[in-house]
Amino acid sequence: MDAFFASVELLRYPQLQGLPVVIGGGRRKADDALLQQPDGSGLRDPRFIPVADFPRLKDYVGRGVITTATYAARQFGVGSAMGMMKAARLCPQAIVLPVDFDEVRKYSRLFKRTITDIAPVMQDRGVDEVYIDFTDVPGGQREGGRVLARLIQKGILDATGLTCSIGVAPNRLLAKMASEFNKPNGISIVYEEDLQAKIWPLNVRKINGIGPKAGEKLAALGIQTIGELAVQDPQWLMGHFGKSTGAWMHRAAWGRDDSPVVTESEPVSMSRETTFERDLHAVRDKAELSLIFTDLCQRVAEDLQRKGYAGKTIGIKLRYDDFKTATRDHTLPAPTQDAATIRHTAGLCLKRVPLDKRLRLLGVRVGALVRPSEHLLSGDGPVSAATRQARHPDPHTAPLF
DNA sequence: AAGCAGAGGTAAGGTCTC
DNA sequence: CCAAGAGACCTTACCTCT
Repeated sequence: MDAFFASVELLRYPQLQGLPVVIGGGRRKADDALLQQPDGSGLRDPRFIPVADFPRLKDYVGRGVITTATYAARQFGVGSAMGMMKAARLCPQAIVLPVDFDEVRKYSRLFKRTITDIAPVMQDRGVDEVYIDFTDVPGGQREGGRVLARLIQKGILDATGLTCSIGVAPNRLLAKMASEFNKPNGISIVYEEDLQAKIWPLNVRKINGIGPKAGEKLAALGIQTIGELAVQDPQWLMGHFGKSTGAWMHRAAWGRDDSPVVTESEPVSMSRETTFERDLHAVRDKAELSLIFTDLCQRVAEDLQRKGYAGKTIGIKLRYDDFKTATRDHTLPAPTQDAATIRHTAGLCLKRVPLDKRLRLLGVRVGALVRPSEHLLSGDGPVSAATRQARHPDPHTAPLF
């Protein structure tokens, strides 16, 4: 989907069409003030709120990053994952809106259902992206897939008012690269024979799976393009990147990928993490940290219960003020989805980590998930005394913090 | 009795993606 | 000076069991 989070907001506020808009800002809830009548009498129709009333990036204070930028904002060099403060320097006049997850999820479900109605073999790749295997869809081969791609684009536009970009190719690896060629609202077909002409000139970073680190390392080895990667000796690549990654890199450079489009999968872990408004000290801000910690455990437990999972590996994640990260985990004898059990186990993990530096982030994770039979859970059942304590912790007895 | 290989689990850190 | 949140997967190390 093209600039998905921003495009969803533009549906609500069409007067922002064509303007630089960024979505982001971390924990801030939807800005209801925008919807209030200036005189306090009821709500305004979002479609007619004057552009001048929208909050600007230059007025933003906080630690968030940009989630999505409209194409107009991208002209200024603003993009995903950029710090808000940096973005504000590049484009101070950009309008900034918080993420409305419920709305995003609604449109995510809508566009995915539109696709599966046409082509049922679809793999989720997050909220705004999917893989589709339309090998066996009637008409899927016409014009190399262009006809079906157009049909899907039209269907999504009719159902949601949103545009997307589609890449069609013999496998997922090439289709993903193809989808970048004609953004936004484009279609690109890449055939096997196009490898040298269309793929090899690209930077290695365009391969899905080669990120900043591998990109840097390849550059240091004198390899910039996918073509240059393709002519390397696989053994040599394996020497530098490990057996599996090296072999994969070589295959990817040759456009080879036989991974299937997987329509169903089970989650492996669930987590909650939060970056604080300001860096907190384990001793001085103990009470505040303890509340946050307990809340994270509570929220993970709710997520598990709501989705029907339990896990036996409980983990924590800390990020210090110098941005270094530490994780600790502990595996229980039996899976749990109980907030107090998670809180207690995570508390034990916390004792194994240095707490001399200030913290900027704290996270709680539950892994090794299973779909539990109701009666096999440890610490499950009616709300226990321990659960009640996790929900309303006594700061004097809560372990650590 | 000692040593070793392989499997499988746990733990810690890192990389990558949307 | 700036750097979110959630999740998957990989590597390495270490341990236990067979």
